[in-house]
Amino acid sequence: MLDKTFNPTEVEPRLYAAWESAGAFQPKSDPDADPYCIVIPPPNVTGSLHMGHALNNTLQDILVRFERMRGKSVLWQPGMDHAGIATQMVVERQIAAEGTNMTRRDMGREAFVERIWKWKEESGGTIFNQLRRLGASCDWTRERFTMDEGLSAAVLKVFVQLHKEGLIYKDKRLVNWDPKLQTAISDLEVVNKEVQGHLWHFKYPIEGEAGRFITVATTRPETMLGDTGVAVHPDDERYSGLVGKHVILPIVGRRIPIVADEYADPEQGSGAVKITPAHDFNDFEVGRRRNLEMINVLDAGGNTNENAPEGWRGLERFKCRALIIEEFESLGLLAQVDDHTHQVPFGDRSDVPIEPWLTDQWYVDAKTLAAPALKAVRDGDTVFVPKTWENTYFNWLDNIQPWCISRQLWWGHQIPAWYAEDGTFFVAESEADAHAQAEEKFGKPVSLTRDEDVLDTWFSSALWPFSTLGWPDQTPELDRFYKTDVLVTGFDIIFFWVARMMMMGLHFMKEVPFHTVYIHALVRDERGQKMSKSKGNIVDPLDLMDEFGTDALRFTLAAMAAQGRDIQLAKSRIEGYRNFGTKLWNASRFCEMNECVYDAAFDPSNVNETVNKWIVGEVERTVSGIEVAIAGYRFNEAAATAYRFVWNVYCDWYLEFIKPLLSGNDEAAKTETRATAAWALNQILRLLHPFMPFITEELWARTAGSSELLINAPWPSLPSSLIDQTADTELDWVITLVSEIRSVRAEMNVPPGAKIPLLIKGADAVVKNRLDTHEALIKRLARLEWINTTEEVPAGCAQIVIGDQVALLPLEGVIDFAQETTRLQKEIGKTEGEIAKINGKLGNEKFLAKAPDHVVEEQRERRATAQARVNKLNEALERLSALG
RNA sequence: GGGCGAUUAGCUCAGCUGGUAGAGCAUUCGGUUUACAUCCGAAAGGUCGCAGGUUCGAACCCUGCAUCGCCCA
Repeated sequence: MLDKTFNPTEVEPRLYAAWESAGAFQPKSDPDADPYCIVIPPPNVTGSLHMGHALNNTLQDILVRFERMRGKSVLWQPGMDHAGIATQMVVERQIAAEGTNMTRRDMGREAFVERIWKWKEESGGTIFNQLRRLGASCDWTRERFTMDEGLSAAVLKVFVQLHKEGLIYKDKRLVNWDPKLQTAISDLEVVNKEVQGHLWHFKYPIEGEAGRFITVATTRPETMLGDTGVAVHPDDERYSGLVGKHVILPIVGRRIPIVADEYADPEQGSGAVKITPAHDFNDFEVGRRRNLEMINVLDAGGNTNENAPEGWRGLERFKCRALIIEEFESLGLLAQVDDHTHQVPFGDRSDVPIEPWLTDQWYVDAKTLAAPALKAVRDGDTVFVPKTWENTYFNWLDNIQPWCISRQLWWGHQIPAWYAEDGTFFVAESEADAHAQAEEKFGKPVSLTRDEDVLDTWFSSALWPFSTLGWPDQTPELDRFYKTDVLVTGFDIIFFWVARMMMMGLHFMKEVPFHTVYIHALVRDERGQKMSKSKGNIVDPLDLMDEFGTDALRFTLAAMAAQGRDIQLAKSRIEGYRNFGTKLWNASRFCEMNECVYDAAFDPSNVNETVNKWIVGEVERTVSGIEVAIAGYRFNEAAATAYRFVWNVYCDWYLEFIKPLLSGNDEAAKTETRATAAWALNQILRLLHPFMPFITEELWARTAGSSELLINAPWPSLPSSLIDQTADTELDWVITLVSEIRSVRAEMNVPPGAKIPLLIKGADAVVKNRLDTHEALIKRLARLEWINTTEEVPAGCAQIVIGDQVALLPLEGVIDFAQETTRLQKEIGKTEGEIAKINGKLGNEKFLAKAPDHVVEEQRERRATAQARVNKLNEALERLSALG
């Protein structure tokens, strides 16, 4: 006997272990099975499960379980990335907390990296256990890590090949430099924040013209130490006489030219702008165009360096800023200070202002790689769902910049480039190979040192769809599962990851990595705020799983995953879906109590009882509805279809319908009904399994009479011929009749327990037959004493028009004449309003001329039905007044 | 500044190709009907942000505006 409610805490870990030990997460080896593959968006090794992960992985698991049940050979490839900066920071902080005053530099590279590996073994990947709690059916036997041997080999090969092809190169450019972490970062790792700052106006004296100045404005005064020019707009007449002259840079004393360049905006400030090519991206371009010197005045830590004048060296950048302003003021060269709100770039990891800094870095020629990636989406080889995200993808790839891939970190894939003493470098897959190249070049063995830097984590993540399948080896998995089917992810990493996987996949595999990219919603809190630690509005999915069970959380996320919309997670919804699980549980209890035992040999197309014919058709409709919805990635619709069927059809009506049958004397009907109820429940467990894997598996174990696990059971495959129009019409009529009677009873304040008689006026043979068939259940559900047909209407009846019949409830003594009149009049008014609306349409020549025939026909039918109803209601009203 | 999206019941959200606006929660009324009070039955609740336009017909398509949010610069 089933307990009264489902107990997720006990069941979930047990079933997960059972699935895993049964090997259910591994792809079927059957060579005839269609392959289906999803690669997981690799979480950070430092990560822990948040709502976004919960949603992301729930959706993937729904797809994966669904396709697995549909007989495909399914691989959900799990793994995580090494998260270069984040992981290094975690371990550095840990070392700092030990109070030994050791830094990673004191430890040395080798010891530090070893320490990170140790950390990884101990605390890395906690998220995987959390994904297990979520029920994720990844093939854990194939778990990969971007730093493991195979994936590192892939990285090496890709780097060397792209370098050979000229698509990776070394360049001295301005990069986004993080002075705290002391590494370059990519454009995408920079967050622009609005900051209340100032605009300082500095007067620069014109050379040889005492007392004449040109005023420039800046938000970063400290960079003036590196100024090498002043630019004015070529058309700006105020300054046309000054172009070609020089100014003497205050404090520094450097003589720098005034140049004409369109970058200077005459409308902004004074119209003249200082140019610091080594410390500003725009100035860098101006400097290139106008041949200005590039002077780097900051060191890696953001302090002024030896290029600053004596007395100004070794100053922290913001301290330096303050001193510069002071100095200008005391020199009488500070013309003006404005409050100024502007965007300042911050490192997304370090949260300190980024410095544009001139260094040697490695770059990927993203523009070249982007071309096929753009074409593939334009041609539809890869489709975004919803399609609107393609614009985001196009937009970014159309304007793509060289991708800076080197990072001044120790944790990551070390760049496979070796330098000779003269700076010549050799890119090779191994040190031996580099030496061989060097020997060939120099004609003798030379000593080489390896590039210290490592690659951007996203460089290895970009290879994920094929590196995890074994590339560069030609493994059977690679052959079978690439290209993969769908990538499920949030829009925030379309740039970081999706676009880069497209580029690398196309370049190295000559085929897109996935045919579909499903972009899901962002999960927000109840007030629509993005969840973040600083706002303190994080909802921990683990807490929700504890409180409501995993199935409830999963079902909620699926039900709310409407395309193109963010999810605002309300607890009340989760609670509601927890209740849904309880409902299912209790329906199973009901079946159990009534000896409805599943029989694998049961044939739903062979049932005789109308209710059974009806429910098997409803099951078929539900199954195909869910199939269509999942295939279209409309998870919310799939969930809603399942929910409505289970609760509002199977539980609310079918189980109620069959109660009289089950307690009746017709043994054949009883046997068939038990089998049908059990069969329908069994189908329900299958179709809900992808959404609610735990409760369905548990119920399956207790009801399916099979040692096979539900996770491995086939998805229902039912012929549409199970839908029986006659049974549908008949049961619809019964449902309407019962509902209307209940409604009138409530309205008339008939005591709920009171049994009343029902008379049906206008019953033809078909209706009489229906009444006969369903008498017991109608009596039960409408709380009736008896049912009869009649052509006479006794006094004191409530009259309900149902199709061509009138249901009469003799309620003498209970019924209030005035109240019943009002009720009927209200009903008439409502129906007449409907008719008037339809008449408006049908009376319109243009509507008749232009609307499609079937629409016009539909309106005519509706009018006829409504008219008939009004007539019947009017008759009822007349009878009432005649009798009253 | 450029782009994208949203605005539907008190709240959280559905509404696919334009053709009768829906669900859950909350509310109100009523329930010891032998699966379920994590439940059952009934009810109330909407000028679909505003203004134009297209159309026989608009929550849906177009334009403008307002408010909110996100992405990019």
